[in-house]
Amino acid sequence: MKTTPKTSAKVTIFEVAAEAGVSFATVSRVINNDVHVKPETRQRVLKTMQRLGFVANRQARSLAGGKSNTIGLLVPDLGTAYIGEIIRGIDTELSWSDLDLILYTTHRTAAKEANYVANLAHGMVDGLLLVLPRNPVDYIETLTLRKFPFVLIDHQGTAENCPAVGATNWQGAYTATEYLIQLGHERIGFITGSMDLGCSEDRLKGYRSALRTHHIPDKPELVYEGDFFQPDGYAGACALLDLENPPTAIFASNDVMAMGVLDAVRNRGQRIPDDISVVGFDNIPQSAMVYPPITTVQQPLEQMGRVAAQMLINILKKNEKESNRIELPTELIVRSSTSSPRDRAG
Amino acid sequence: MKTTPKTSAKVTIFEVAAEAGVSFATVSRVINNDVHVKPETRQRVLKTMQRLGFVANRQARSLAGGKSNTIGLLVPDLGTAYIGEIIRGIDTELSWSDLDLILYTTHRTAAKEANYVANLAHGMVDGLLLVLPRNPVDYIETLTLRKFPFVLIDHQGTAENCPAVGATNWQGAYTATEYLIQLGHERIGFITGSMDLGCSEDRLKGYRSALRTHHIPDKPELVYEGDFFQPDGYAGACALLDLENPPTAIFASNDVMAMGVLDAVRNRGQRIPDDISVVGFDNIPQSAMVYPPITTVQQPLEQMGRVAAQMLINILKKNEKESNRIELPTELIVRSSTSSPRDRAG
DNA sequence: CGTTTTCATGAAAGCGCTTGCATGATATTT
DNA sequence: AAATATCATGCAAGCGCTTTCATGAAAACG
Repeated sequence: MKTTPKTSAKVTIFEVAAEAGVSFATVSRVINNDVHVKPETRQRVLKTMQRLGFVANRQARSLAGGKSNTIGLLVPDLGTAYIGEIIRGIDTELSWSDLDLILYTTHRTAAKEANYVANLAHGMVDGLLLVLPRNPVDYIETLTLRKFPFVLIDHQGTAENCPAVGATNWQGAYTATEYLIQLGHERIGFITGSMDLGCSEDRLKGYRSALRTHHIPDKPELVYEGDFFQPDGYAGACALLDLENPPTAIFASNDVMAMGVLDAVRNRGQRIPDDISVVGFDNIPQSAMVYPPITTVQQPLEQMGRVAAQMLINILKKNEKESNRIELPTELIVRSSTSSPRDRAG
Repeated sequence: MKTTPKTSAKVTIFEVAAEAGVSFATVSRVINNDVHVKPETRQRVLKTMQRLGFVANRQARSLAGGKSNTIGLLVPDLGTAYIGEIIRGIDTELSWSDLDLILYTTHRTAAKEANYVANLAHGMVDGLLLVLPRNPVDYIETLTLRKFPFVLIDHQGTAENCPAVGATNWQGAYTATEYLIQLGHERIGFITGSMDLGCSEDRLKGYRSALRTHHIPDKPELVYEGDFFQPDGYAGACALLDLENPPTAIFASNDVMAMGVLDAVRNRGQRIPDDISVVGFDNIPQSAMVYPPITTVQQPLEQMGRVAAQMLINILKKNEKESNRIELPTELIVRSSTSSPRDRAG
């Protein structure tokens, strides 16, 4: 007679205990891998659990144990591949642990973000992963004060001294700009990201530093303020190309805007890279698939997710604040959207 | 003196009750919008809660109330924009309710999927959203038996009679194929999706039906079995173009594979759409951004997510099984990867 | 004005589990 | 062999909340 593990009703540790002939406390110990259980007892209990199809009630465990075995992930939105890559990294890392992931979308609303953080930190999750936080100052202090574990992802904090993983934005922008300069470009347009984000600032600074290093004047009219969305890339390109002395290259602060630039340039009947070179940032998958494939600065997004998850898990385990900020290297990926400027004499 | 809502330690309903001068049961009633609370009492309690920065402990509520206010989302992976779009829809809909979202990735492992479902259904979540389920037969019966709320997304069930939202795959494939036929194509290659998924079968059938309607023989060598990933699109295109009498158009069962086809065709020095027309399926964002923009069958992914979430919420609310399967319409999006076949005499 | 109904509120019993403490049962020591 | 240390296990007190039932007060009734 085969005993089916039919989970018809709820099986509690009591039933398992009764079946296995031990007290429910022992069952609990087995669940929690407590050392103080005789191996053979453990085996017996485990088998019984299996046979009865027992699944521990997470809520109860959380309530009694004081932790939820769940971490919260707060993302601004889900519209872009950017976030997707990061989530993938986090998910990969989490799959090794027994932590669950609760996903929250702030829809880029600062108020909502702070609110979520407050609620989440209130016992719903054991730790928090904050992607591209909008107004972290509002709550980081509280979080730190309460020693609530969290890791910031892709946030160039205002020198806050808290766990974060980011990328070398400055370096990436510097390298890309320098690359354009070495190709012979001297008028290089720049489309910024959302300027309330630290990474946007860093990229802009990297761009400016490269110009300075190479003694190229930094003309303010060549910098257009965008917000990381495609339409702004389009608008930025139009604005830059409408200048009486337009740039020969445009460096967009992310790939999505770079695609907007591509569109704009094409719509104006100009060719890439012959007339205008274009560089993006992020290296999201489709940047390689558009035409022409975009030269871009790779941000190790998936890796950032992984590292952040690791950091958080470590903090959770050791119950102490981990090393502070980790910066993962960016890398220039040269593809077909860049070339030396055409002889402008023509 | 302003009382700061410092959430220094945990505030329980007891403290709120004491502060507000009521019993903790009343506080609970306020939290749960129980009718039996005098309006003025409710106000007083609400204010106290605010002042103290009270946040209800979800775990405790779940344990006591028997529901988690959380729904589980099971996705095969996070690598593609396909899933991202669906999640966006779900997220949007959920943001109106007070349900949380726990995300699980099965990494396309059937065993893991069944396992997750078993665990989740065990009180961790109130309902389940299953995207592109792999081997649902394994657990759907159990779920149905136990009346556990769930909705399948993009699953062409084996006539299971359960809540699901999908798209008119057959119709979409039929329309796209017919469109190619009307352009003058007679040899149309087809790259299938993962054949263990119902939608793949439906698309294949739609393709075949269109051929039949137009009295075009259905040559088996023109159908290549893929798995929805880009490399298979590439491989499929190579295989089809290597035929001694190659097709003049290739219809890939999703956009990602269509991009593989694009690559393959380009690498062979042929041009799209001049030499080969290419059609995809899904209309993921980047299908419009690659070169050339791909003609594709739009699947309303975001909407599918939204509708599925709505269905689940309804089931949860009414505590009864909702209408069964909902099919959202697909639509042919004509872009630049298709044209009439070149005069083959040349 | 006394009685019945209505209604806001309080008291208390859990929800399923973790964990510190107590208790026998072995194992170790001299 | 007696005394002590070690270990497996049981007991019971919560974790913070929901919810049923009981209760006293106010409202409605004759």
